[in-house]
Amino acid sequence: MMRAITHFNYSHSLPLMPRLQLNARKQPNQRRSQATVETILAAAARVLTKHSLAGFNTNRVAEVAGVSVGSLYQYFANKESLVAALIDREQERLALAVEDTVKDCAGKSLGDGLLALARLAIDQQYRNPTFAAALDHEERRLPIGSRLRRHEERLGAAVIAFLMMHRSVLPADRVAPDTARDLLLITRALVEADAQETATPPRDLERRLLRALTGYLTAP
Amino acid sequence: MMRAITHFNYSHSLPLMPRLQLNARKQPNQRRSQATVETILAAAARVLTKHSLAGFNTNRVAEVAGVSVGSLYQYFANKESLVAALIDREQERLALAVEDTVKDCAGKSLGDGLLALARLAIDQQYRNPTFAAALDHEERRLPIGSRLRRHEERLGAAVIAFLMMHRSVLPADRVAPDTARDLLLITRALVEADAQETATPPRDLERRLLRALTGYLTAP
Amino acid sequence: MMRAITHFNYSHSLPLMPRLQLNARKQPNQRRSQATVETILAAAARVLTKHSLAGFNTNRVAEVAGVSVGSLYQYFANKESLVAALIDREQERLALAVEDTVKDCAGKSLGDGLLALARLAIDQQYRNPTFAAALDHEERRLPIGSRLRRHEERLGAAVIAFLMMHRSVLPADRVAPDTARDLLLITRALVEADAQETATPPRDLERRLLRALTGYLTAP
Amino acid sequence: MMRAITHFNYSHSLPLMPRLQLNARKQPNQRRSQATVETILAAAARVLTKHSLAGFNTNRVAEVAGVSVGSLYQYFANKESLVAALIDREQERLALAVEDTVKDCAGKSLGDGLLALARLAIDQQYRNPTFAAALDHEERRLPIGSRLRRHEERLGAAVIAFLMMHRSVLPADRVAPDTARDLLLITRALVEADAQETATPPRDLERRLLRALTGYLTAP
DNA sequence: GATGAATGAGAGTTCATTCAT
DNA sequence: GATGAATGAACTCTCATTCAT
Repeated sequence: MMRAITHFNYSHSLPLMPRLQLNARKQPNQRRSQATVETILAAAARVLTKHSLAGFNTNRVAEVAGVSVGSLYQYFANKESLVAALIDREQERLALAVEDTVKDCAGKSLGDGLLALARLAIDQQYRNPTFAAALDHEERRLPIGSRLRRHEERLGAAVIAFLMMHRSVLPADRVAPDTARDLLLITRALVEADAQETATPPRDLERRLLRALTGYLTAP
Repeated sequence: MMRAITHFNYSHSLPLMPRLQLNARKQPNQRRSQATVETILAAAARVLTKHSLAGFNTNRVAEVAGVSVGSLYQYFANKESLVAALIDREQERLALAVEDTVKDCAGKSLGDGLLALARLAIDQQYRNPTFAAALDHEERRLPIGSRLRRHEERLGAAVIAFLMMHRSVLPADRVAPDTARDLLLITRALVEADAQETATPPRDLERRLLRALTGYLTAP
Repeated sequence: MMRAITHFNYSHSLPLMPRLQLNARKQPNQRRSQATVETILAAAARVLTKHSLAGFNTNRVAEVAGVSVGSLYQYFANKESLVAALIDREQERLALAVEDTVKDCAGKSLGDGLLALARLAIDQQYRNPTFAAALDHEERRLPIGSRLRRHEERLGAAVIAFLMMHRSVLPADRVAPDTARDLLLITRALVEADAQETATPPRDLERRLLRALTGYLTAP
Repeated sequence: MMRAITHFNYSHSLPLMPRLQLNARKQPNQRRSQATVETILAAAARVLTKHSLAGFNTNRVAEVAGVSVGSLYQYFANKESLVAALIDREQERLALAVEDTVKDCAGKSLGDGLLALARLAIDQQYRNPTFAAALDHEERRLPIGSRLRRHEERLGAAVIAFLMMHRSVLPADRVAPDTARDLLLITRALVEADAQETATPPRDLERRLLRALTGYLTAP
């Protein structure tokens, strides 16, 4: 339904990264620290957008942020943490957007609701395809932290809330976490694939996506 | 419908890789060369499986293959070429498997056919999840070569052939390349996500996947 | 007239080096950086002297400098940059020496002036023949940067100033940039050739060089 | 006076090449071998012209020659030998051309003779600047072999013969090997410098070169 | 807390040369 | 004699991370 739809957990991956610490090194309590973290994250997003994953490195991020590498490492234990934080932040934005959309769906039909969610997803992915793709990439690669998990659950919860609204027209077994997850996965797959190929959403993407979602929800 | 489902083309990506040469550097005419290439590819697969992408480097592959790096570079212009060849090979295997399955489907019902294909996909992905995931990863990242394209078209064609078999029970607009592509994308998304999480396929994966495929095909 | 006589420009050369960045990567602002750069350049000179071009590699230079390769690359974008900086530095030294000598020539006769310059040239080249030859070598190979150009112009200008001093005894067309350039080229050719053969300047080098310079300046 | 003017000896160079064998590995007595050697040398020349020194490697030469690397090494002990042979061959051509020109000079004035030689030199260098420059480069770098030495002596002898023709109008000390050598060095320096800068000889090159040669010969 | 110079393991790639066939 | 597959030392360059100032 949106850019950064993720799996709910992918535990057994990455043999080469034994004990990553994906959490920010310290909670920046103070105003100034908070601002620095923001600056760094913004810079990271810019670098990812402009240079893609291949050109993404901590020195560059620090430089773009106008901060020393040392400072970067003050707030992020390592590169992965930085990426994780970036993903976390995007997930946050995404979860909010989905929750908003779901709220707006109250009273609408199932089809109209799905349409709104489909549009949101397309919108998110196409707003900044390089960035979105890069994050998706990393998301799949990273061991997932608790913060991230919480966002995904929020995302899943929002979708379930949406499904609840229409439980009268849905098969009973469809109002479930797994359904929410599948819908998110399908959405991401279709939207991402198109976004890799064309700079603007093809006209029929919306229709095809809707078909996939509706189909999944209504199939026997 | 299985592991290496790919987009049919993704042209405008990857600003940082101008004109990769993804083809083998020289065709190994002789018996010995042929064997070396095989050895290298096998080693590459093993390394990818064991160390995942992060631990995949040409020196290691050569070492595991029991050949010198020089030999590796005799046959593969660069690291990317090697990965591309690996993908190519998997695509080939996959396309064959799908074509076979589709042939076997003659006479079966739509549901039975989809079930067979779903099982094939699950099978392929779970046979070697790390390897499959890594290749999918790279596939998305690499500029697509003509060889690869051909395999994807073959895959798409096989699916269309399957759809043709059941055109009487499908909406007319469903027998189309885009449909084939969407089915492949959905399949890959659902199977890959589960394969990231569990070592053996969860019991309901088959059902959910079938639901997604049937839903997409039968939705209005 | 001295070691590093160079062409004033050689634009259309070197098909294989598209757009080298020959400038230092970052200006070392701080005291420590400045020292490191100095250390590296000194080490580069030593390596060039001791091992000649064939044994000149960045790892060796870093090792001799007692710094890490990383540090070298912090200040020099690539190997060529390092060499370029070395040349630049020698050119600077040379230009200063020539300018000084020319100043001292005020009041002297043309012959005495040429003698002084000839001696300077011989001196410079024989002070460290391997080093000087290697730099000349590279100078011819490298695409010329603006810094280098400026030094060469300075060198040319100094020679022209010298010619001006004696314009009353010279053909009018001889006080020109091309003359300066030719004198420098001739000087370099004769001195370098001898320096390749003998460890100390042969007794007649001075006379032959003087003959060539005087001849060029006075020929009809 | 022409492209490949060389120093008569440069013994004490190149610390890193202890015991080069610069001679062809075996004298190709047979017709076929002789042809192979020619083919290889021709290929070497082509490669040098097309790819310049940076792209010059034995594998490429063999490939261009349509011969296996193994065969190349049958006739040339190592890469340096190949280059040496190439230089040797050019020297041979050059010596012949100079000898011819000198013969034609019988009866002409000193000025006319020098003009003829200057034109020959310019011609040779500009016929194929990349190739000529690359060879000059290597010539300076290589320890000189006896074959090469002989050509240079021939070259020197031809020039001396020329000087002898005009001994009546020259200072007595000018008819000497050193003079011949200096003339050759000066010629090479001026012509090569211009050839690095412009694709066709500048109009005044001839005049400047003549001035340098005449000046050297007539200066007191 | 911040800085940014320094580190160095490690990755990709080349190419002269050998030697089994 | 010829072939060309194989070798591997050598080299350039990157970048996550540390730590003295």
